[in-house]
Amino acid sequence: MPCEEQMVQMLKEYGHRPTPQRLMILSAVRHSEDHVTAAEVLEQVKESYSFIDLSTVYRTLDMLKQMRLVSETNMGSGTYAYEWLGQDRHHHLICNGCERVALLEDGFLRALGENVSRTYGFEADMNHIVFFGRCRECAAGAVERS
Amino acid sequence: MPCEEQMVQMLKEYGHRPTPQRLMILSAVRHSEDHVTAAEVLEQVKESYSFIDLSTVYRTLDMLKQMRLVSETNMGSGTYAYEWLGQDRHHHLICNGCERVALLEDGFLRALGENVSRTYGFEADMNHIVFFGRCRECAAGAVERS
DNA sequence: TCCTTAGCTGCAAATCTTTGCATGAGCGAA
DNA sequence: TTCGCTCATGCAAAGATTTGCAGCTAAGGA
Repeated sequence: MPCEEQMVQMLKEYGHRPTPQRLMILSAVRHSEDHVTAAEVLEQVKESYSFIDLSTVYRTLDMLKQMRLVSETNMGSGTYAYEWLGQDRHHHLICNGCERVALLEDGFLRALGENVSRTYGFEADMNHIVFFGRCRECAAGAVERS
Repeated sequence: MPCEEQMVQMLKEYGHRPTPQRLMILSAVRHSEDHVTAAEVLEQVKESYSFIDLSTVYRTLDMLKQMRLVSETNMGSGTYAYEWLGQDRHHHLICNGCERVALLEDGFLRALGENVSRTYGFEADMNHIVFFGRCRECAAGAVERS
C-alpha cells in the first residue's frame, strides 16, 4: 500500500505523471533482486499489460535514472543493466580477461565523490559504478587477451 | 618513421597482425587532438582507403582498448568516444543537467586505483573515466531536469 | 463537469554497435 | 619461395537503444 503511493508522490514531486506504465516499470525494477535489462523489464510488465513498448521502458528507465532512483550500468557488450537504488550502494570490478564480476565497496567511491564535490563542486552520481580492468589472476597471466 | 614501426612492433608483441587497416586506424586515433567516434575514424581512414568497413574500425578500436593504447568512453546518448592514451591521463565530469563536460584531474583516480589494487588485487583501467552527475549550477537549480 | 494544454505512449524508423560467415591476407615452417 | 594454417576483413544481418510523430490521457482551470 504505501509503496505504490510513495512512488506516485515521488513522480509528482518531480513533475512527472504517475501513469500506469511508469508504475509497472518502476515496480518491476524495484522488486528485482538483481540488475535487470530493459528487455527483462519489458517481459515482466507484459505479464500484466501486453501493449507496453520497449521505448516506453527505456524512456521510463531514463527518467528514473535522472531522478536517481535507478542506476544505469554499462555491462560491457553493448547492454545496460538497471538497478533500483536501495540503501546498499555497491559497485563492480569487471575483469576484461575472465569477465568475472567482483564487488567494490561503496566506501572507496563515497570518498572519491566527496573529494570531487569539495574540489569541483560537482555532485557525481556514485551510485553504481563499474570499473573494467584485470583481476589478480588475469593480471598475473600477463599477455593473453580475448 | 619510428612511430609506425613502433606500432608494428607493439601489435606483434601482443600477437596481433599489423595489417594496413589497423595501422591506418591506429594512426587516425593517435593523431587526433581530441576524442573521436568510430564514425569519425572511418571517415578519416576512408580518405586513403575507401574500402574500410565500420566493423573493422570497431574491432580494431576494441583491440586497442584491450591493449590499453586507447580508451573507450560512453559519452551518454548511446555513442562512444575513443582516445589515444598518451602521457596526460585525464577524466571527465559530465553534467546530466546542462551536459557540460568538465575535466577531472588524474590524481583523484590514480589514488582510487592504487587503493583498489591494494585492497582487491584488481588492476582497474583508470585511463579515461567519466562520471555523470550535476555541476554546481545545476545542483543549485535543484529540481529541474531534461 | 467540460475544456485546454502539456506530457506520454505505441509505433515505426533511424542510429550505433556487435556478430556470423565466407573470402582473403599475413606469417612461420618446410 | 611455396604451403598451410590462422587470423582479419568486408559484407550483411542482427541487436540494442534512441528518436520522431500522431494520437491519447492526465491534471488543472473555467
